[in-house]
Amino acid sequence: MARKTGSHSEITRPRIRDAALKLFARHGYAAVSMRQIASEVGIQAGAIYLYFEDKQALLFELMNTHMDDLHAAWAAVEKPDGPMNLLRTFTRFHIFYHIDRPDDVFIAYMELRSLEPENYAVILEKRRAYEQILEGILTKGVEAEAIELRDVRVTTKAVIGMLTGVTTWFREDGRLGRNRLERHYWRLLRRMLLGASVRA
Amino acid sequence: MARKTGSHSEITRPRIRDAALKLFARHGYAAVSMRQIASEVGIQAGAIYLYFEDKQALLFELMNTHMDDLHAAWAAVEKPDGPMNLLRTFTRFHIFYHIDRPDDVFIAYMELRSLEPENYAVILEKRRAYEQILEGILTKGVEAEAIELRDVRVTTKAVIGMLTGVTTWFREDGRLGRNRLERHYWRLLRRMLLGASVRA
DNA sequence: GCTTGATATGAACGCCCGTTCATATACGAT
DNA sequence: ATCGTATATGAACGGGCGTTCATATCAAGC
Repeated sequence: MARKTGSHSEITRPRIRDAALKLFARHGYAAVSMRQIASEVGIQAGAIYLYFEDKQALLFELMNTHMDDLHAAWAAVEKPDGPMNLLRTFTRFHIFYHIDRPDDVFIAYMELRSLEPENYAVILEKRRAYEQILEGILTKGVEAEAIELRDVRVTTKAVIGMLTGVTTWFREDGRLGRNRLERHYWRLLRRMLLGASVRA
Repeated sequence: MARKTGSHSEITRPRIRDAALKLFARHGYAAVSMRQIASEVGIQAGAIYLYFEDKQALLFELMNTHMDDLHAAWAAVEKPDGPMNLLRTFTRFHIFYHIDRPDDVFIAYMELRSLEPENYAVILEKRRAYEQILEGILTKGVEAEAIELRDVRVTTKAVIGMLTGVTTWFREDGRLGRNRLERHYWRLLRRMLLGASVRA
């Protein structure tokens, strides 16, 4: 190694990542050219290939690290006892994590179809595993009779849809703060999952 | 007019529409070429321009007629008395209408960013008007004390997110039929919106 | 100060893009 | 039978695409 580690490589690479993240989220993978990404970083298009094999690898890295970070972040969260407490924790985690990373989330949901089959399978599996976390919480809740519902699988989808939808409209500077938002969603969720018998 | 009306024009035009709808939904607007669309129809790319001004006009027509059809379909639905009955009707309508037109819905949600500013404004307004229908129902429900909730706007977003999410995972040949699906979502929704006081 | 290798350039490659246009075809009207 | 026109072709336009590569630059190690 001739150059001091971290002189350029460790600066340019993440800058390419960030530029791609922003542009893919804004205009879509197919609509963004390597030259646009390079221009955003202030380099020539050819230089990108020193850090990424091709355009597809760039997209895959964005989506894959997003999913890995998501799992890692959840793993690092302190888990309280009791299904409802755990569900509340998950709700808060999901909402906050997602509204903090709008570009990553947007890409992760919109560009699945731009992935080549192998990469697609990898991302889909990690997404499935993430939804499995929620499904597991709901299942435990039902077993402990803290939650009452007919079909855990469908309910999981409904809850994920409701929670993830937040990213499509929430603006940090909007009428509602993130804490009030989270409390509101939790209130809805709790009502939705508590059966009449449990509630009484 | 020299040619019998409806000889070719009225056949080719919708065929182009259908091909574009399918391909845009599958691969995304930016990733689909006019030549691919033409090939799907069995014509040359140049012929598309006899029916659509350009590629953007093709996308806009798909999204715009989708939104118009959606509004027209809701307008044609018989509306029952009472906020909860009306909400049930809306829920059923929304779910069924959306799972019956996966491609239209997918495009309407994914390709907003591919619209030029003027077209974007048109579609966004029609979408807003549609969500306004649900918001209106919830508002009436709150006023009639049939529904109990703190923030109609946020709740509208939550419900729309939950309902629309169905289109991302529902498969007609899956474990759950459309009717059981709709009943399940309705059960969740009803619980979510009925306050404890109303429920008791 | 020279060598070496990591980092970057910029031109080039072949290809496909959206769109236009001169031309051909085929059918209804006369 | 001829004309007029709606419908379609296929070649062409300028341009941008993803990617490659010979070449340049420049900092670190000797």
